[in-house]
Amino acid sequence: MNLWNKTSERTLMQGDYRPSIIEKKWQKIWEETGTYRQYFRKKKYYVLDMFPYPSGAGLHVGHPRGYIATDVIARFKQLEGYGVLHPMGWDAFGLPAEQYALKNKLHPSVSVKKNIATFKGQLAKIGFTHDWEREIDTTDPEYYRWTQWIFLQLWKKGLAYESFDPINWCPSCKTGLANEDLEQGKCERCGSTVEKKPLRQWVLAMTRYADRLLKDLESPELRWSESIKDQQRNWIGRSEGVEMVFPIAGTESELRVFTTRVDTVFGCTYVVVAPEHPLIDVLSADISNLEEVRKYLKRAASKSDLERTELAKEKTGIKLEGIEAVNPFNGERVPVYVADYVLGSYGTGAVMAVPAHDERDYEFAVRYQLPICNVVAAYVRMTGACAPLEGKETTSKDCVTAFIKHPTEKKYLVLRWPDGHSVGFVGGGIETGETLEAAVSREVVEETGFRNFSITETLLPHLYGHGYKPRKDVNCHDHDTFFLIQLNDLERKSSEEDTGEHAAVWMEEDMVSEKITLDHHRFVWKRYLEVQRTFCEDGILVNSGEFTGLTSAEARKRMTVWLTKERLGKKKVNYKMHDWTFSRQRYWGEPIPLVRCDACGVVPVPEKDLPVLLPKVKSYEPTGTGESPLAGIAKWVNTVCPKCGGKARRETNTMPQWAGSCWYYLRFIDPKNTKALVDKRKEAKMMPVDLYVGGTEHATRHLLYARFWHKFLFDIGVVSGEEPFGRLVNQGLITASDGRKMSKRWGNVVNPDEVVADFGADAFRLYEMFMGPFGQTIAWNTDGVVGTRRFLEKIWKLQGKVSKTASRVSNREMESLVHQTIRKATVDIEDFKFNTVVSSLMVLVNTFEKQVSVPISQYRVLLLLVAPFAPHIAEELWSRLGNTKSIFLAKWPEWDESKILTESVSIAVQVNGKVRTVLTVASGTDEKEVTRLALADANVRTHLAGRTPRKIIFIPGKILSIVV
RNA sequence: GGGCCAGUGGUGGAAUUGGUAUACACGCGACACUUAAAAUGUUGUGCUGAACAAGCAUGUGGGUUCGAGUCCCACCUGGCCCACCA
Repeated sequence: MNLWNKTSERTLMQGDYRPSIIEKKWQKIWEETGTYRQYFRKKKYYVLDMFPYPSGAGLHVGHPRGYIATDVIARFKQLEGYGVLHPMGWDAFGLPAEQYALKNKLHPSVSVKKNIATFKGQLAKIGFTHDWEREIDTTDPEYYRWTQWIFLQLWKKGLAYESFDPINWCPSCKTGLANEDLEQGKCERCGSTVEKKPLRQWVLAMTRYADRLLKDLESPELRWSESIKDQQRNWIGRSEGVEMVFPIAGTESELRVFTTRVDTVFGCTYVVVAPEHPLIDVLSADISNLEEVRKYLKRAASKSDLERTELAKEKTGIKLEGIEAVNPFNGERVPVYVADYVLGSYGTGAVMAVPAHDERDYEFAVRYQLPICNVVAAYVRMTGACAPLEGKETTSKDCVTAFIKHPTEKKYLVLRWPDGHSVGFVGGGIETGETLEAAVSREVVEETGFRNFSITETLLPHLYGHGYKPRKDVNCHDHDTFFLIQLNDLERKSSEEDTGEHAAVWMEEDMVSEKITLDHHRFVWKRYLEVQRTFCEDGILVNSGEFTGLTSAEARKRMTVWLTKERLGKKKVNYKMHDWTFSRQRYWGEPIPLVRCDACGVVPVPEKDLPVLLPKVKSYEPTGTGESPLAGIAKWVNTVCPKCGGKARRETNTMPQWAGSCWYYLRFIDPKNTKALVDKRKEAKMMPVDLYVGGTEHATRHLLYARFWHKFLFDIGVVSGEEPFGRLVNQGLITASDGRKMSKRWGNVVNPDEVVADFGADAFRLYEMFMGPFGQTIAWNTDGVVGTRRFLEKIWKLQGKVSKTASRVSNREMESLVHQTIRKATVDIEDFKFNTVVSSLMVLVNTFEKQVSVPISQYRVLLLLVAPFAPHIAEELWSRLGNTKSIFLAKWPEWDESKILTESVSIAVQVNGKVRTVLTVASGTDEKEVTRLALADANVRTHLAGRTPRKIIFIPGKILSIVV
């Protein structure tokens, strides 16, 4: 690298390409001219980066990857004639900023300013089109006044409410956290184990928007990756079920449980409540082992979430002696347990336990020796790869196969029937009083035409649920336990009844293991036997009173109707997502604009008095008491009630760090507006964001919160659309060359400033785009930058070959290549396939180099294509061609399909699947002619070795395949 | 434990979506220029071969196909997200 640096300096001395001079020159000119923006033109394009938190460490080479991509797009769209909005700002409130300030003994307002300056300096060197006139800093009172304003609107609509429920508390960060801020029960920031702490909190009723947040993910305007959408769906975690009542026998009390599987209710053998459940207190008089229960509760409470998750395999609980719950469906009395595997925060905090059909309940039941009652029978369905049947043409890929092993010999009977004709609901006969065995027999006969068999007992209990008992003695690695059906008359086949719809054939064991993927089926059985001792899928109801014989789905419907009619329950939708815990007990955040008056209660700060300024104080360490450090500032806290003028106290909690980023994209549109957070007309013109680029780590926080706020702003008429972000593209991580994340801690950070100093900003930008697919994680390698630098130098040197007189038609191949490259660049930039764009530009330049001269028109095209990636050199060369206006005021070139040469194509000739020669023929040459040429080819003739072709496949323009 | 994604030369990666695998770049070798080195240029570079002969090669094993990096099945490895959500 140093070597390169020296030599590049020498190159400068020779008057060659000098990024250090050129780039400074153009960066200055662009700054002065405002980079030719016209936002409110007819065609707008809003391209946005997830704005950074300006950390003290500054940028490393991984950060700009997304910014370079958006800059390429912004410049490309500008060349295409759009009015491009491409702003940048700082998300500077929050814990990281505060912790950084504490550590460096600075006030956060000071350190934030300092860090912003560092970031801005680093970004400036890379040559972005960011419009700094629209810069946003979330900690600027003129910005957070509107964050506070939005909070007030939420409060007014009842969407911000006070809660006293226990919340997630990080003892190290000394603040409450939202559910979204946890990672496996630990604080996402510091990794401390999070505790539950009862604390007064402001909470945003995000769950009220859950359905809309979920539904609008399907909108075609939301061009997001499926994986991000999935993460959001998962996070929202909607589940439909019923809430129903289990009365407590002999009391007035009742227990409400939520379940998605009412169909298994007849299998309920006990019920469980969470340790936090109020029922325990309500019924304390009836609980005979109250002492022990209390002890358990204490233990459960002191258990960290870590223990609750990591020791999940060891479920614990205790029976509430003296009380019993009544199953509303059959009047059966079942015991009530407290166990911490039931979450207090989800559903009703109580569940009906069906060990036969729920793995968690099963585990608990085994541990506490509770009965297991199976009420849902499986139906057999084995779908897998097609078994090749002797002498039969097999076309269907999805057909159903069953393997039955010969009891004494090494062979299998393979039963096969087409897809859609699975064995079906074995057990369907129960309704008519048929035995299960009879039902299975009937199905097999009907489906396979094979009559002489009996059913082994080994598997039946597992499959059909009668007298269900987990069988630990079954060794699933033993092939003999895989059979469902045993044939009695081994020599008979169903051939005479074989209509072609189904078939049975004997196969040798070797053949089976070699030719058929028995593994798959083995795997299925294994799941039944080992992993899934409980049957958790839908099936056919058995032992379920009047509901016996129904399918699970049908039973759920009818049972819900019954419950509703009997007033014992109703349909209910639950979400995993919680309401958003919105207050933090820290200093560095937006103050919540509410005051508490003894007389009037909670009163909003009038909008005209916004912003409520964060007081500037010397000491702002968190208290750890659950009170914000602001509470200690009497001068600030004590205020006057806006309503009655009496004594009042300010709310001292602050907003979480995610508040400011919930709406910043709106402020960029109208950053200086003092009347509204955004002018309605401008908003309607510029929204939604056309392209949003950032990392996947924001999938369930920023992107969910922002959508929630946007929908709310839509509801109160502030914005014109329901969704803020149209197309979302996620950039991949750039790791250090050792494969680890770049971090001070590892000492593997590469600063973009160094790379820019050594190779120039253009080479750096090109390399980041060239190194690999944009969405992929990739390791940084500074050695690779020389490649893009060389590429730029080649473009520079091409100046000497530019000919103003060279005729445009002088070289049709060149013309064709130029048009192909335009096409490739235009299409691939749109698809974020920047690496292949750069490759094709390199091909073009390499080809130009080999020419004696390059027509000026083609050189102009090259500069335009390169400009989004390497704007400085493009601008410089453009001006050297005599242009007086910026290259970014020029027009992106269009390609002409007719200029792309297609007269001759090369056709590969394969003999038995192997390429033996490549023919170059005029396009449109017909099969006959190509075949003739191919057969005349010496190499082809050698490989044909005199044999006559059995079959010839011809794909025009591509391939001729000869089969002998 | 569940879900999603990936695995191609010494390295980063291409491959028109089932049709000539390894484009482009790094690195490395040879040559030219040079007193010399660097830079630059020319050229070579998947592996086995003396070979522009012939094989063998896209994590492993099977399958479908005239033809598979691409489709199907199973397995192995790595990554990301979620994780007692009833």
